[in-house]
Amino acid sequence: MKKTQPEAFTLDRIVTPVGEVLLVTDADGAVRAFDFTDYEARMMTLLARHYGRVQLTPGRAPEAVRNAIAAYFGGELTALDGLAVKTGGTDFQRAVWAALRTIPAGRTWSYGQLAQAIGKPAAVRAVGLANGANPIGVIVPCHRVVGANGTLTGYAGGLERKRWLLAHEASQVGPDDGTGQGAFALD
Amino acid sequence: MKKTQPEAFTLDRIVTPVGEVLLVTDADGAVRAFDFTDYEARMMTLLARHYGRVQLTPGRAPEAVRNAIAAYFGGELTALDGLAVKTGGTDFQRAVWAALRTIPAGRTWSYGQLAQAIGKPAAVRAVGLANGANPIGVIVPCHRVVGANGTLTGYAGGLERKRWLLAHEASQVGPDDGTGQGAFALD
DNA sequence: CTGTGTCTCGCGGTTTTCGGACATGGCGGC
DNA sequence: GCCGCCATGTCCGAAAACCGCGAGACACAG
Repeated sequence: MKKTQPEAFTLDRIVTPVGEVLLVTDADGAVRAFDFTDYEARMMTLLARHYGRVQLTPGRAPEAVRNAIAAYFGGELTALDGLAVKTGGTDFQRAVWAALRTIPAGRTWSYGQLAQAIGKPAAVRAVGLANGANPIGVIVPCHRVVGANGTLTGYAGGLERKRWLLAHEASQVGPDDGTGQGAFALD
Repeated sequence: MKKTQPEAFTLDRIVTPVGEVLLVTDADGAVRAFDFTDYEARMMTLLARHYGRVQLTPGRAPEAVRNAIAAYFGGELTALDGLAVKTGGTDFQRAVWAALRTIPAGRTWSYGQLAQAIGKPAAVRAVGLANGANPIGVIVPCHRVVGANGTLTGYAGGLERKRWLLAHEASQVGPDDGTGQGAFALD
């Protein structure tokens, strides 16, 4: 329907401790999507929604990106912070996703805190929605948002992975900083 | 939402016996839109629909195009036949618009005939819609389609102009070829 | 009386669905 | 003849459904 020529992206596959992931980058090296291989269909849907038709050519993502991801999973938790990301989505969604990147590794926020951070304290549930529509998992750390009572509530890649990621980050940072923030239920 | 850079077109204005027209051409010289100045808003809407954001820079269309249009209004009715046109729209719409160009000047088809020509004899009404959504008036001769009983029924540029165009074409071709095709009510 | 569990309800953005309008014409009934 | 009905593709606006929530109400056990 839209006649604009499809955007051309590169599709890479990387093995991580939580399974193989799909990594989509553009010509500038910015990350456009990041998701687990077993949720490929979901990623395609999101890409189509944001960019219309996309043309994915299998290939290698820039080394800088690959290295950062490897470093993160190796324990260098801040390695992802410098990566450039680019997304479609509505203003609201982009605000949510931008706020996500300000949550430091090892910490967690509640959906309510996140809603407050973007200036819409009542849009708690909508924040959950936007969180679930995040096209760039892990790098945009939607897994660092948990229920107000500490339960994990949900994760597009499966709760098992959310649990793993949080444990991975907590173990490198230390068990607790005394503020109560960052606590979450491990089982 | 759409990230693709806007397409750049040239916007020319030409005076004709039926009023000033807007002529949009692309870098290849293909016509992208053609409409009467007093329906500028409609043209913009269609362009936006088909191409997302467009960037129109006032300027002169290729001489070949300008000359063909002048020749047509001067009485050389086939002058427009060779012009290259390019449109967006759905498959159905493009099929309709392509069929329109096969109607010779001086003839008229009914909406039913047109529907039959594209292989969807039942989509009579939809053909009317597609006709009304034609972004390239005159050159893609949507004015050569009339009701089954010869009434003009409608025209995006105003029935007055449809009447004028048909009279203009009929007068050059001859009053009637005896087939009954091409008849239409002049008042 | 405190803590914990379940239940209900309101919240708000996004997506999906639905219905209506329209540049018609052929058919069946009166 | 005149009237009413319906098929057909597309866009648009309205409405509803969907949820990765959270606060408050209540029941119950220690």
